[in-house]
Amino acid sequence: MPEGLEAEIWRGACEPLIGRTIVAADVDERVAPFAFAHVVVGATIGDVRRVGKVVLLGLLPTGEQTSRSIGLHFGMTGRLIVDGVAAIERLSYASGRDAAQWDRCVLQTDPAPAAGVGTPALRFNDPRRLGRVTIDPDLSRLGVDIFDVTAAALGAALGRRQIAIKTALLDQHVVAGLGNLLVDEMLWRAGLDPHRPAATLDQREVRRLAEMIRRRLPIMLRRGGSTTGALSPDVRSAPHACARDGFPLRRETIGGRTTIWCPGHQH
DNA sequence: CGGCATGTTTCGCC
DNA sequence: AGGCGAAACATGCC
Repeated sequence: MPEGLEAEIWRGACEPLIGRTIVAADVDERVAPFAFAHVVVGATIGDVRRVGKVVLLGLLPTGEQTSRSIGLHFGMTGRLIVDGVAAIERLSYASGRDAAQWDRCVLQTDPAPAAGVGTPALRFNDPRRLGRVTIDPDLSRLGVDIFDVTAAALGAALGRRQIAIKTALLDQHVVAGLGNLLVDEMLWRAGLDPHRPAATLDQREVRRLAEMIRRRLPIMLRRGGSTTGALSPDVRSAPHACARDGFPLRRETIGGRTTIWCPGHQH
């Protein structure tokens, strides 16, 4: 479920962790680097940031060690439970149980959560285990962040690429934080056919797309994330008419991902 | 049971 | 060399 909006919600949920010291880390070694626990235990969380779909817990420098950060990459099904509370419940695999067997990284802190010493400060829960917990993730090649998109940045990033605009927008080196749902939503809002080669968008269309991203993201963030658009999971999973013009929505695969779009107004 | 999934990386073919 | 699509990863849900 995690796209940039979910990461942003979880970033906010992690803010109470600032100033706490990690006293224990129980990690599934299949999703974390060697010696992860060794690196983070004893460190104090200094700040919490987000870049694209990644949540970053900044660690204050200790003694000989330079400052480091924990990167949380959620994959398809990762999610966070902070101080015993899941900031987002409206997720797949969240129906009913959030099984402890799917916990891939559990952090205990000092001070402990108000909920009690037995409650982990952070649980990285991921059934499919496509997510990753990293140390000092390389973010240097990511594109402009979703909340910083401008027409100029978007135009430059799309460049002369001939790949479908749908595929280009999913590339994190172009825009960091857009996922499959958000891309379909923004193309629907901007009235752009997802098959269009990226380079064929003229300036006016790039401006319109950037404007939709800039305007809709804060609204969807307030409403609860990537699932709150006109092309909600409910709309995506069964045949629906376009909410804008009544045209039957089309469902097809573009760039390997299921794409929902309206042939009536997306050109 | 078959198909599908809000993501990223890798492989192989132009 | 670089771009691109398919496959792989891993597991649960409908």
